[in-house]
Amino acid sequence: MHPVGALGLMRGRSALGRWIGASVVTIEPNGHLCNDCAVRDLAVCSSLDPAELREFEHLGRRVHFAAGKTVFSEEDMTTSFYNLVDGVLRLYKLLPDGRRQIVGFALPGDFLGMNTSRRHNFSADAIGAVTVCQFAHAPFDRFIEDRPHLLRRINELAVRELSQARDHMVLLGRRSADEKVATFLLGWCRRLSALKGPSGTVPLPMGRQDIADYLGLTIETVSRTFTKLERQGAIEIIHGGISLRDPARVEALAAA
Amino acid sequence: MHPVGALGLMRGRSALGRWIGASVVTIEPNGHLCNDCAVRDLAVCSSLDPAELREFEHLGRRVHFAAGKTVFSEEDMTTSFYNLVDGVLRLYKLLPDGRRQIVGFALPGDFLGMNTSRRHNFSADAIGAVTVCQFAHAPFDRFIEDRPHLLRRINELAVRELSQARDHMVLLGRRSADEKVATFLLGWCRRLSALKGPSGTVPLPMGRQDIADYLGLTIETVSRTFTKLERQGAIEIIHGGISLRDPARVEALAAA
DNA sequence: CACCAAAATTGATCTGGGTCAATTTGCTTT
DNA sequence: AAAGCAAATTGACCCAGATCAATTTTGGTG
Repeated sequence: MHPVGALGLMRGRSALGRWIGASVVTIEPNGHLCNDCAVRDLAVCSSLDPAELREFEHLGRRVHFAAGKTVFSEEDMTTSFYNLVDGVLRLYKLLPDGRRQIVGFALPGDFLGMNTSRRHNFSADAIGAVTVCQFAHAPFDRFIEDRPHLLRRINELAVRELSQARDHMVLLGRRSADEKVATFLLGWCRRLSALKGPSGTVPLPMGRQDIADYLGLTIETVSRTFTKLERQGAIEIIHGGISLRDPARVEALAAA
Repeated sequence: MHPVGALGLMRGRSALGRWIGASVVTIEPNGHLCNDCAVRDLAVCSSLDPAELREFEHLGRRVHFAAGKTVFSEEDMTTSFYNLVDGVLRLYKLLPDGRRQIVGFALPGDFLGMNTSRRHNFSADAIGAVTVCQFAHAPFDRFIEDRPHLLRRINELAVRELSQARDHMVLLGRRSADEKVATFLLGWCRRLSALKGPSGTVPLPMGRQDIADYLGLTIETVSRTFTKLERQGAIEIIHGGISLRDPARVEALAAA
């Protein structure tokens, strides 16, 4: 449960304990350098020069979350920004009766926590183990203040997400189950390729229920569509993911 | 054109006609002052002080579009930003086979044209007569350059839209037809109230097909749901809009 | 006003994907 | 390796909303 000395390693910074609330997380013993960061060139930090980066690295704290843990909840007051460094998050909203819509999956380099309402407007769970770089609002805002290039970078990320959100609306509102699944597989595959280079097999760290809630389908329909695609020779279902056997076929389905 | 309320009214002056692309638009004879602008306090301009505003007003020009005209198209290269001043736009994306998803309706004060790809990623049509304030990219970018507060304002609008986009994903992916329609009516009503004060009757300048394409339904289902709500006494269908007879009932449907 | 075209409504029928109900598969634990 | 359990798959059936097909209503025009 409690991985090695979570609470003991918090140094003098007492506020940090409160940010994290009751979830089981590990804060990395400090000494982290942004220069070595895996997402150095992907994330918001890509807009910072070496001098700025050295200052920036004192603002954030690396925090680990175990599989299934909630990083933040919809109804929480926003106190931090998060930079996903490692792992995958599911971002979702719940209706009062429990229906869930996953609004996206976050991958390393994604920046979370922007909002107008002072509240997160969605929740974020770790799928598998996750590392985030957490920034308290106040110091982060102060840091941005006289660095418009960082603000511009943040805006760029927001606008890109907005565009993705609109694409997803088209998928949810106007596409068939087959098209939804094919589009998801291709999109996920492309994101992973951009991140870790192309590969024949595509890992799917999220479960079928997550995929269903992302596509506005039921778990049964997702499962049936997977097997259908496999029978058609378009994909092969392997353990923990799929392999794109006939990418052209999948693309044809997704495009239609 | 919309008997219930004048959402977009034709400017009296029929000024110099000019061809932009294939559509006929009117550019207002110049001399417009931002100070008198209807959306002065709503739009991006709200972040500018009087001196800046005087400079700003030379950057943009007012352009009128007749009902049904296209302001810009999905596949167009982006050359301008637009500030909607008067009227309503439908923002939509098309699939190759003609299926359409309306990703939003723009109202006065909305800012359009942000993107990462140098292309608009959706199209915008005028519903009824429309006035926009158009800004060429280059001078606008130069103007922003040393005005971070304007950039911050733009970011704020983008983040708000992102939040709305996520709400709409929930609607598209997880709500029933009844809930969709009720949620739409309430949301539209609230936006109009914020803009021109509360009112018993809610004008619906967009057609049933637009509503259907916004909600991921067919026109028949929208029509049937309207009549069902009317029979239940929740709303009254009046010419060019509806009247919220039993707001609590509609809210209950939308919340569920 | 009569006429026409587009938009909206209504009805009858069909179907894609949901629901319900078993299996089956694949871990993990002992 | 057997037991236990959650995730995934598969099958049988059902229904909300789509599709198809008329009307009806509205708006514009000569």
